[in-house]
Amino acid sequence: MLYEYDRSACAVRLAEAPGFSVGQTLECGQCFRFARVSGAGGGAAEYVLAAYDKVLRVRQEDSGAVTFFPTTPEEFEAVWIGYFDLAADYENIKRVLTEKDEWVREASARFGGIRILNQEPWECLVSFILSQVSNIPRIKKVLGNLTRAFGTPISDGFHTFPSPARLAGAGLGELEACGTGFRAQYILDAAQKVASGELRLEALFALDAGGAREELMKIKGVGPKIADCVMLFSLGKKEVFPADVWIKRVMQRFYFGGAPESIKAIGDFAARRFGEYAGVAQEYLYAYARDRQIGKKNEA
DNA sequence: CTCCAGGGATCAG
DNA sequence: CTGATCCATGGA
Repeated sequence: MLYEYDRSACAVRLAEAPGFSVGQTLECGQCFRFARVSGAGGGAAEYVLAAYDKVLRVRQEDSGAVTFFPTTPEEFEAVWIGYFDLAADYENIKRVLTEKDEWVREASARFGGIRILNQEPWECLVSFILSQVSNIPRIKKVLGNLTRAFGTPISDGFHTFPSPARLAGAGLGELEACGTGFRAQYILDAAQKVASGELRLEALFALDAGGAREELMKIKGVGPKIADCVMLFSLGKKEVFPADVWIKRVMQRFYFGGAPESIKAIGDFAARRFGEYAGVAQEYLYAYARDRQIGKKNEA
């Protein structure tokens, strides 16, 4: 990874970042604790985000150059290269995926700047438990409420993500007061299982996708879709293909002639068709489907 | 007012 | 095993 460090500005700069769009990566619905600071109407885009008990600003110029601050070379290498998946070869991933699939080619032409983040498993798990029958603005709001209530302040109004023990010690009522709704009991069950050591998230890295999914689904409120999101967005398992309502709609449209198919049938189809990088294909297709509102009445 | 939201648990067939 | 219903809540 080739980068420059500006010591006075505490900033790491990538003069070139081909295939990396900060905006697409943060705003494609894989993470929730960030805000756009500027660049809404063109020009350099700047974001501020919280992860790994830190707050980071990321600025991307029109040229594609990216600046990360405040950070150090040591922290950049230890945390942020991994977080943004900067060491992975997305040129190759896209080549493999688009070689024989024209829909992924079209979707990646528009959203090929997305990189699959490597988030902290615990935060990712809670985030996607909250995602069920919800929407992105609301997930962001509730996560903000949870971190304000149970985390500790860092900077810029962000807080650390509360530990499993901290949430396990909260009452159902306290969790519901954050706007979790019926998901409060699910978060509590996850917190108790992780805090007690009954479920060791770090051990899931070493398992294959089938084994990790089985472990994650022991949590009440975690089914195949949420388990797949946790595996893709925090456990580095790019072969999983989280199938939600958007993916169902876009896959039915593109690959099944518009005929209704079960989520399971769609997952099986995607695994065969997209193989080891199915999760990356999923993100391109998901972003594409939402952008065009595929299957909705206001579809573009 | 109704409808819907990055699903999953539960219960019927 | 597959399909219908309910879940708590805010925004459109």
